Amino acid sequence: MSSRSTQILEAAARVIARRGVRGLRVEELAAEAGVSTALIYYHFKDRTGVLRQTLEFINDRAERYTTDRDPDDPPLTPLEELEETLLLELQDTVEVRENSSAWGELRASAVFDEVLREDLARATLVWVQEVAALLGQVRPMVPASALAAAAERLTALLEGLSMRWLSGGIKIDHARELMRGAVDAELAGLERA
Amino acid sequence: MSSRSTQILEAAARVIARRGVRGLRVEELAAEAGVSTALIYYHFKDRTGVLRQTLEFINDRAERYTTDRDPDDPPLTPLEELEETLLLELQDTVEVRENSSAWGELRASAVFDEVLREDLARATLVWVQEVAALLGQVRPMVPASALAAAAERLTALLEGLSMRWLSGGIKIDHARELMRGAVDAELAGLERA
DNA sequence: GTCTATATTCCGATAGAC
DNA sequence: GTCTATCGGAATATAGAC
Repeated sequence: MSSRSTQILEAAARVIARRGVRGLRVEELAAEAGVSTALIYYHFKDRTGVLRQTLEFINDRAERYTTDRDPDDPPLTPLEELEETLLLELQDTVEVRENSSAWGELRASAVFDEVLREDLARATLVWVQEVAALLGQVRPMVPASALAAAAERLTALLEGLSMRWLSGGIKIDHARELMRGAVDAELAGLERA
Repeated sequence: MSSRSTQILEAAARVIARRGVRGLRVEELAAEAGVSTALIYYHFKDRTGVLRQTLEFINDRAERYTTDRDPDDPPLTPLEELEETLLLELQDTVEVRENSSAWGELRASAVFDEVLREDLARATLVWVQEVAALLGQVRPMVPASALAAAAERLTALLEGLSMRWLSGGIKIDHARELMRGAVDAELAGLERA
């Protein structure tokens, strides 16, 4: 991948965070990247090509910040690791904002666009299973089906809270607090089973 | 409001459910409503005017089906009433689908559009307070702040589950089951406080 | 109030020079 | 590889008759 392409993809991530997937205009992208529109069509086949590669680009970035951990390690308890993982998606940084906006757009677009659904389902499954595994470490004696259900709820809630945060309904600190409360509530629920 | 306007707004709700807010084309709306495009510009100032009034229209409709209850009444327990209220938004009917799609679109659009945020915040607040009140009937001795937090989580989760349902990630019955589980978990959480 | 044109604007995409 | 210039289609919006 040429550095020009990377430059354009970084600009695309910013434009998508500002205007949404469906609000991205090639001309605005060109201005943001400081290049001509023609150059974008030279490096990417068409507007859809830009979108696909940008979503991929953003996804890679998200995996990176999700897994980067511990320069020198104070080992986390399972509960801390679970909360950490969930709360990583609720931070007011440029990167998380861009990724969450793009994820929300992807989810919302998929409602009206069959083509996106498969990618979305796959990514969601991975995410749910990761959370279920972490829950299993906190509550070792709970059946897998109950863990899976709790994980689905926590991740769905995370998406809901992200949207409220991004759409200005709640502040980020409040979102984080609510998320921690949900973990507590779910763990209380699992305990009773 | 003239019956023509109503007819156009009903058509707009259907088109939005099919294509999304940002996918609504005035020409397609005209065809769906069985009128000319010019008539739409006559009744509504412009495309944005159509959108604003349609969102309002959909909001009113949602309140109607949320509050319609009990032809002859077997009185519900507080818990039943709570679950009923939440599960009303997770039904595979044309009306709920249209309203949920439009709501999701409104939420997603608001991320990139300041203008929509105020309406959204107001509607969300009403909704959260309603759920908090119902929770208070199930758990009378719990402080209001804890009830409010639980209500915010349940409604945010509902939005998250709706999106997964509408985007094909989960089936409606599974969504309902998860929602019931969340109510149980939240009540367990409130019990411990 | 409603329709049939049609004007206007916007935007994705390409041609061709350098 | 990159730009300037422009085309062509699609969508919003309006003019004017009925």
